[in-house]
Formats: sequence, C-alpha cells, structure tokens
Amino acid sequence: MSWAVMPGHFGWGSIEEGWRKGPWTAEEDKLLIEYVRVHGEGRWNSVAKLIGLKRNGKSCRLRWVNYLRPDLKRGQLTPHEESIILELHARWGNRWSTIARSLPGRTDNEIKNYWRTRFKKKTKLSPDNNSDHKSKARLMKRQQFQQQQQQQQQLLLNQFDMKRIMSLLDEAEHELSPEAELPYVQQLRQEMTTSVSYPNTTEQQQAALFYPTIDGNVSGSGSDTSNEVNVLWDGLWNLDDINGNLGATSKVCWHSLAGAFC
DNA sequence: AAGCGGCCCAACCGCCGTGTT
DNA sequence: GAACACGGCGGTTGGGCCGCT
Repeated sequence: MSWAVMPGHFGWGSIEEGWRKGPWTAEEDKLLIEYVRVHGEGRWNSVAKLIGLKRNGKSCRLRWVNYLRPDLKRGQLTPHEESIILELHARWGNRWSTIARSLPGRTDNEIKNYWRTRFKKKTKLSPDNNSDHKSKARLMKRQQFQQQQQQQQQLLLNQFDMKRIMSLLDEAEHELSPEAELPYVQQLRQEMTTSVSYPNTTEQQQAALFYPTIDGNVSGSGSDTSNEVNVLWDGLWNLDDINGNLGATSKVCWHSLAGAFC
C-alpha cells in the first residue's frame, strides 16, 4: 500500500472516513504530547474530540506508546538487552508486551521488529541453497564485526546468564501447574546441566559453538556442523510458547535456551 | 553511477479481553 | 446477560536507507 495512491491522499498521509492515516507530522506529535500532558494517558478516542487531532484512538495510543513516551530509550539494543530478549523469548514465546515489560524504555513493537529482522531471517539460511546462502553470508559479514564485539561481552555474561536461566526455571516451576510444567522443566534442567558442559570441549569452545559465522558454520568447529546451526536458529524462531506447547522437542528447547548465549 | 536486495522501523490491521451501560 | 466501546496485543506491511555488485 502506498500513501501516494491511497484514496483521499492529502499531501503527507491520507484521510479515510475522517481519520488521517500514515506518518505523523511534528504538529500532530505536539498536539498529542499536549493532550497527554493535560489529560494523561488513556481515553484515546477522545483525543479527536478534545484537541481536534484527526487520528483515531488506536493510532494515538500507538504513536504515544511506541514513539512519544518520554521514558523511551532510543538506539540499538545493548548486548545485555539482547540476551534478556533471547532468554524471555525462550520462556514466553512471542509475548512481546510481556518481554517488553522486562526491558524498561523498550516497546513491544521494537522488540518484535528486532526479533524478526535479527532471527527469523536466519531460519531461511539453508546450506542447500547456495545463491541464497551467499547473499546471506554477505549480509552477515556486515554484522560480523559487531558480533565479535558482542561475543567478548557475552562471554563475560554467560556465567551470570546461566544462573539467571536456572532461577527462571525455578520460577516457572512455581508459577505453572505442576502436571503441565514439571516434565518439561525437569527434562530441560537435566539437559541444561549435562549439555551446557559439552564433554571434551573447553569453555571457550563451548562459547564458540553458539556463535554462527558468516558462512553459516560455527566458529571453532568444522563445516559439517552447519546443519546444527540451522537447527539452532530454527529452534530459536520456531519454539512455541513454553506454556502453550509442551510437545516441543527437548532439542528445540535446548537450542532455544542456548540462543540466550549468542 | 545505477540497480538491486536486505535491514530497520513506523504504522496499520484484525482479533480478543475487559469494562461499562 | 447482551451489546457496545475501548484498549491491548501480535502479525503484517511498506517506505526509506544503506551496502554491495
């Protein structure tokens, strides 16, 4: 859909059934900020009546929540925020608003966008598709330098994160019904304690195992592990909500949690 | 220099839950 | 209890930007 070809196009944005749509102008932002300053958040449908802004309530709320709120953090997510997102996504699935509540200043929209661009694409990375693989590799190359910097930080965070995950599992055990949760938690915990210390690998090798490199392989290991990496990313994206799908394979579950260390 | 492809992100849509009348 | 309004949430879309060829 293009704003330029929409019916009722009105310069910047468009008007449909009396409501403006499309990108917000600075003037509209000012009006909305003023509205919230005077009336507070909520009653979004009265914005149009009270200040004459030709936007529907939903649009106003979205604009405020995702863009105008003064406590919003702007800019890239920090590696630590990324690891929290990975952890919480492994736990909650696509409950973006729930995840966002654990990240002050970040919106569900931001996290959702982040996850989709950062992780969903990776699942399409298939070693069977060479041309696609090449173009993906090109793009990943761009991210490599940033990743390398993050890896260094993540290594330091790994130990701390493992403790947090174990405590999250403890919480989950208490919050969810024992019949539903226990087998999963027990299985996961068992795998965590056994798999996390990969036999015959050094700590650095274990950390390297979870960092895909530009050619889809895994740093520190052979090219025959590329399938494992794809499974890892598949697991990250496809993992169903822990509460909702207890049929998830333990492999997927473990890979999802392993993602917390990427 | 131009074209292409992918990333990022603002914004919209539809559905659902909750509160109010 | 039904109908309606409203707000929240997750999924999706589309345009701008940027890097690569």
